[in-house]
Amino acid sequence: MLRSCAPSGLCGRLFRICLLRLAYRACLFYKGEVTTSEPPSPSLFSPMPEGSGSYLARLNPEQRAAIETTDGPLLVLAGAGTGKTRVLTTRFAHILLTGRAKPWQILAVTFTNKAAREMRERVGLLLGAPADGLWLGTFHALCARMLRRHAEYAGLTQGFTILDTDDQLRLLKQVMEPWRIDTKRWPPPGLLGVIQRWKDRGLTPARVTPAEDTDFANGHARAIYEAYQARLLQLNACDFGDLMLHVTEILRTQPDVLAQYHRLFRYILVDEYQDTNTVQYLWLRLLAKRPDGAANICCVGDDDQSIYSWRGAEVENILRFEKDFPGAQIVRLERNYRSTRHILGAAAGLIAHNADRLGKTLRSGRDDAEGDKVSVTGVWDSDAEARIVCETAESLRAQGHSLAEMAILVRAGFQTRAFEERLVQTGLPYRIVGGIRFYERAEVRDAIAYMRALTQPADDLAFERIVNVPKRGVGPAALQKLHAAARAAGVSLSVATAQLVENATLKGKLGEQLGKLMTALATTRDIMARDGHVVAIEHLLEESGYLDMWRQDRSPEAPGRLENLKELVRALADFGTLGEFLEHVALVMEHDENAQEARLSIMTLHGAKGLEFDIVFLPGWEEGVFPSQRTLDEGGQKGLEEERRLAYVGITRARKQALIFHAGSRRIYANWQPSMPSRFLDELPDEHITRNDEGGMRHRGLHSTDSVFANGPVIARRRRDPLADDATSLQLGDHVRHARFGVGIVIAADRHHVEIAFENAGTKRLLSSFIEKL
DNA sequence: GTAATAATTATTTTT
DNA sequence: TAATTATTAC
Repeated sequence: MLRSCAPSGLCGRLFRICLLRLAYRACLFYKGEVTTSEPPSPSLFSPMPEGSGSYLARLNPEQRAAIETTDGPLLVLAGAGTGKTRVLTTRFAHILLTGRAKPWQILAVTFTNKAAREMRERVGLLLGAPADGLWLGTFHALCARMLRRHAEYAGLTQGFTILDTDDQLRLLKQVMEPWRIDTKRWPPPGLLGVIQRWKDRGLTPARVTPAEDTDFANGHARAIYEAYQARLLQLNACDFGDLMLHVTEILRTQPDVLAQYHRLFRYILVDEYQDTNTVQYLWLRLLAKRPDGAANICCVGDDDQSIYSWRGAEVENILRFEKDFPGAQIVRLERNYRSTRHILGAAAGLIAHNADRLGKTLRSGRDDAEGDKVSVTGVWDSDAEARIVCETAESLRAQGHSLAEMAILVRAGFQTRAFEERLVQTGLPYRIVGGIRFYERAEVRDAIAYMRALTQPADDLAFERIVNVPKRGVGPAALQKLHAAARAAGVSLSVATAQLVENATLKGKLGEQLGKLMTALATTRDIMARDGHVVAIEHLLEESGYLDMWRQDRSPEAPGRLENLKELVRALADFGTLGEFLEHVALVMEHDENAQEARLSIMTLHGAKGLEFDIVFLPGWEEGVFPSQRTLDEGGQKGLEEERRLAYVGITRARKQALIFHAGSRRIYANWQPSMPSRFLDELPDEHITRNDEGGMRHRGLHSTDSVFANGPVIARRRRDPLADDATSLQLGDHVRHARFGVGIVIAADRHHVEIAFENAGTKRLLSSFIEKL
């Protein structure tokens, strides 16, 4: 994934690698036993007298309170741009520097690897030394670490594999077969979703009540879930949700394990608490609540930025904090140091429309200029929108703003296309953040499957993936045979295949090819023992014929794929062992790109959370797109509020300027659809916004034709001045013309839109400025 | 077992 | 529209 913000790519990377190695060594060192004794590396933290640290200087009183309230439960409600990360990292350092805990006695949890990395770097900076040997990481990374120690309680062994989404789905499809489910009506990805939601809620198959099992796959969902879990154990594998689920289940049922962690962790810090799901909440509560009732847990979050409910996040966790942890203190961080007053005012006015809030008001923490108002621009169609956004970006760059400080934030992926096309034409450097990530590319996954098959003989999924890539004549029929042999002998696919090759049961080309594959795997193991994993993997990819497959491929992508494989082998060298590398791949799924020139970023609003830019473009603020129709249909009022929070997140990403756009019609799939301005626009306080609806249309008018029925929206040339057609000039009963829908009569009108009964296009609600009066 | 053709279906995706 | 996926014919 491309992420621009790491200040020093190489440094951060080396740093992370060091930590990963350390974590891994720690794993081996502890192996199944949680110890509260000193870790191998001596620490250099000596206690300091209370409050004397210079690190506390230049904090505002609320931030200071959030840091110095060390004991007991604490909820820090941190609005956007109020210095949340600073509080979290300083609090971490404070606990260490005042001698309240040793580095390994603090559990610090984040959602993203990026946040974990940033926190580790900043804590290290505050301490003046690299922060090693910490329990600091994402929920999943920490759980993976715990689960490797206690794997046997979950029915796994220490070296279990973590499956990616691809494997999960393939596995589920296999497991579903005996049920003969109608996959048209009950698509496997849907069922996988159901299972994931169960896991999000901490429900093992045994904990799923029959009442919850009625809706999917004719009530077989729970049974399939159970079979799926059983199969995972056979493969010595777990999926992503299992990392949380297994550990939580162990903590629930193994009091001695829980007690070990209670002894270990004196303080718990949690970032982005509003995004926790139920298992994560249970996991935290189990670890935080000691037998004596004490709980030194500090959760930082913002209920107004909860945008992941569709992934199982429960805003209720943060809303309920005081009940969960009696005696909890609450600190509100409301002073924003990021954005101008108008941006804050617009965001505050918008979010005030939400009902379920803990209530927070962002105030400006800076005394500098008011800044520009948030601009709202109505344009003719989605093409015009892309054009104006790109032109604006270009002229802002000419005024001295770096493209690296600008971002286009869209609601959904399909919106990126129009911008991309336009940017290619314009020649502005851009990047799309959150596309296919390096480790998700087919060739990279294939190569990783080779590595998994190498290290994990039980990993049937990896073996299945590579057995016929490159083509070795193993089709469904041959695979069936291998499966049957494996089942009969009670061994894994690769072991069974090796046996069949050995005793020459497989004849002809098939036997020969598979023989070569098994030899390649065997020789690679020898080489790995002798020359290390990098040389070994090079050998494996070569001998298996995988590299040749791409070398012979004449498609235009092939050279790029080979390049990616080269890069993969290069990355391999950053890790001490193949196991470390595979853990990194499974958990981190990130890959550093070399630093490049300043680029304009295009990303989804979800992807922008936690980032900030000088200038933010917010296109597509139209009903149906944003708020998204689907969320509205599925989530009702709650869905609307989440969309509104997303809008709030979008606006508050901007430091200096937020530019909102909406188009009169938008091409969705094949055809043009009329679109109404988003209701969120009406919720922005007038005093903080400027409207400039004419911009795109005047421009467009020059190139348009007379035809009302032309392919694509056009403005009739007859129209002299778009500004003259103000909303106020339209009355009920007026005869009007719309470029796409022809002529009609106004049947309703308010400040911004009118409803028109068209002769040929039915009744539509439209923005009044797109209407021409006859 | 593969290649060509038909059919299907379109959010958000921290790990 | 366009990309992915299932089906069918070879």
